[in-house]
Amino acid sequence: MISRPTELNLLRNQLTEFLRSRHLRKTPERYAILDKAVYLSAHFEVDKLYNALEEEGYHVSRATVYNTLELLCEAGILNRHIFATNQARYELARGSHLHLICRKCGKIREIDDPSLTSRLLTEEYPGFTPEYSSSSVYGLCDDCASSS
Amino acid sequence: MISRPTELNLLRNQLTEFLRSRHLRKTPERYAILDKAVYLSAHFEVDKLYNALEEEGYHVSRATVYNTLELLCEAGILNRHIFATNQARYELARGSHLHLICRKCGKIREIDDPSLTSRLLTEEYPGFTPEYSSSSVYGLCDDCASSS
DNA sequence: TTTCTTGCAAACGATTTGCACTTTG
DNA sequence: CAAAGTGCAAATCGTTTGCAAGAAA
Repeated sequence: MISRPTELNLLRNQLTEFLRSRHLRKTPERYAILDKAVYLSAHFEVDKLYNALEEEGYHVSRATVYNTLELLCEAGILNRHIFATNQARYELARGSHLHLICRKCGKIREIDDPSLTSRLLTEEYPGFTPEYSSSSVYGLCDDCASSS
Repeated sequence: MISRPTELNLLRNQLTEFLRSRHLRKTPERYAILDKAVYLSAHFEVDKLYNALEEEGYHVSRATVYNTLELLCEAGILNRHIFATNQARYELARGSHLHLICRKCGKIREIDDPSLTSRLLTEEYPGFTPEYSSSSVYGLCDDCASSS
């Protein structure tokens, strides 16, 4: 089990290394957004991260948030997904989740399933280099099932 | 192997049954959209279906297309997915695809994998009733891998 | 000082919504 | 006829873009 502060440091270093390798700049905004992404962990939408930063009095423009999240994907730190809603969600790249998505209310529950992930990523796909995977099971949560 | 005309008839009947059970109306638009969805089969976006109808001189408003596609999902005939782009895609419900998605150019390749689908759907999920599933492997297609 | 980043606001694009007009049952 | 469905255009909302001003290197 990796403790949170150490994990954050690892990811900061990963970002630093990535920025160096691409000759990109180490701006405070990029580290602030990384920190908050780790803090939110699990899944989060862009606005959730944006608002979390605002609440603690740290202002960054939405454009920067969008740019930086894309950068963190490039760096292999985050993965980007879109589920039922038209809203991107990000998660830390090492997560191996299966998503249970209610097609009525859009609620998403995450389930850890490393064996599924490894099955998907160790397969050979001619002409395609896999990086990460995502599985979703759509259906009805109990709340929505009973109210319909 | 089910021949196409028969399959279409089965789905038309399924729609008719669904409409009857909910006391909804059997409009020509609904059947036209179903026909075109079956014809496009595999994955298609809303605009692809809309344009296909326009091209053959059959005009329906976009609103109706959106409404009807949602209806067809309710009827269990189509499934709705959103992948990398912010654009919904629909596929016939019986498909059991694994999607290889290039995170650079967004191209999607489909692979049949019934065993994966059945593994996901036969599992027990407390508090959740599964209906259909979708798995995606993100990475780089050869074109994008070589140009970066 | 050069070039990359940021912030802001305007632009975009897919989807949704409101409402008058049609059509089905 | 009454209720449901359609078409159209305007409204939404997440995301992207253009550009001037600010800050890494």
